[in-house]
Amino acid sequence: MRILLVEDELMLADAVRDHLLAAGEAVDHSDSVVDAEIMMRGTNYDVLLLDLNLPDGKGIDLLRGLRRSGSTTPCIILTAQDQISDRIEGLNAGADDYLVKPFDLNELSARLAAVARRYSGNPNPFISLDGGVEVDLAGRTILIDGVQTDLTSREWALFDQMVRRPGQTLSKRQLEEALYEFGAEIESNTVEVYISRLRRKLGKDVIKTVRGVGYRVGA
Amino acid sequence: MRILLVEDELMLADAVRDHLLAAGEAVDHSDSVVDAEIMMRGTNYDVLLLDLNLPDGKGIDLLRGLRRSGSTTPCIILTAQDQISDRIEGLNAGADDYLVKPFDLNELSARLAAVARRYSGNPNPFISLDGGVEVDLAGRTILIDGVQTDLTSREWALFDQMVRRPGQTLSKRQLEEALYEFGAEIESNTVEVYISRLRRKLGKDVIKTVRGVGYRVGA
DNA sequence: TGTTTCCTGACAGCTAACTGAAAAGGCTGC
DNA sequence: GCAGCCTTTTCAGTTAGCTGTCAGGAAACA
Repeated sequence: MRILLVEDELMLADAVRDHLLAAGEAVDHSDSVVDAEIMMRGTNYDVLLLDLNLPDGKGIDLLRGLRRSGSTTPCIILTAQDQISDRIEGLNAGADDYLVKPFDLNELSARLAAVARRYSGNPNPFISLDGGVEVDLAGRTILIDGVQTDLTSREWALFDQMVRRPGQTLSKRQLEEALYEFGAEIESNTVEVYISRLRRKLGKDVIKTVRGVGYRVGA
Repeated sequence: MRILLVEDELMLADAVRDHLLAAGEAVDHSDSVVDAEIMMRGTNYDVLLLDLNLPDGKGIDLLRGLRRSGSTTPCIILTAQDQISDRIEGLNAGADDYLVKPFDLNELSARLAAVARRYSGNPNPFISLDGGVEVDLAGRTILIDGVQTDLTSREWALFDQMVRRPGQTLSKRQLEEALYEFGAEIESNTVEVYISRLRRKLGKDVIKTVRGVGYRVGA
């Protein structure tokens, strides 16, 4: 799942990002409304994690603008203990849930999962790939010839990126960023190893190698 | 069974929750319409226990909104002795039953069971799992190779959650919420211990571990 | 052919998960 | 109130599975 975290407290933001990355999610972080708007223009996020108290503008305006423009991207707002009015304002502005700081990171995961589950109510949550492989992105489930198969969190993080961009070749660099945080160095062949592991689970033909460029799923 | 109790009289709410928890139900409590709406967004409840006189908004509007959005979640309303009009209004708004305060807790259990039975209207109450395990959710009975086996209330609370969502992986956090109240902290490995006990009773393969995520029954 | 790129088996370190046992809490019958 | 029994919770030692790294080999390409 691709998550945009908008939060100006860097300590908190790092903790959240690390936790979600470890759980196999793809997290981008912005510490201001302006940057968040730019990032949302370039990427379709699955969930927005929004602090309501940001330095350069009220987070709530970001949410309002989003809803006004017709977006239904799920949004969980983060508020301080004593700001109950914010919370209600946020929900009225179109937030889906809220968390009161300080919050437990597992609690966050649970809420994210709940939000994702709710929104997975789209008509066709399963994406069909070659080789009898079906993928439910929101439910994090893979069926191979109808049999449910589990991926580890890293395997999923990688596969998720590719399935969301069918037919598009992703570089090892891009895939590495799904595994680790933005800007990490490639030091080993981790991606190759995970591609290999995924192929063992999913079958040889689901992931294609584009030599010298990267990997591709579908099309 | 997962029950949402919406009640602002805290003494009463505690008594009801304790009674139902002791009976192995999973109870979340909200004392306002706003919070109830949020909780319902995140969780699929099996029954709604709704006080009609709430501070921040009429409970009946919650129910109306629910029915308008197509939900068929069973709802039992709680009303004071003298508010007969409320009762009628409630039933018209889509409530399934009502209880007049003060009510007997066993009476409550009976009504809950009746409502649940009505809604679990599938002809064959037994759900078959792998390993010769059959489960009757309404009757709270488990047959292993045809032999009846008993679960303690906590064991049941946990197992019930999983059986109701076959094929879906539930996080420890979610399962913890089946055992305790909404928002409780994970302090120990209680869930792991109960999973271990359930496996001893039901066999190794009924409950699958999805490492780093949670547990799953079936599919 | 030689060179580059990619694949994959093996393995050590680490962390999540499992489980036996004991302590704590609760209920029942006397 | 007390004894005995069962359930619940906690703790700690062990086990199992995931991750990241490397190295040797295969495949692609020139």
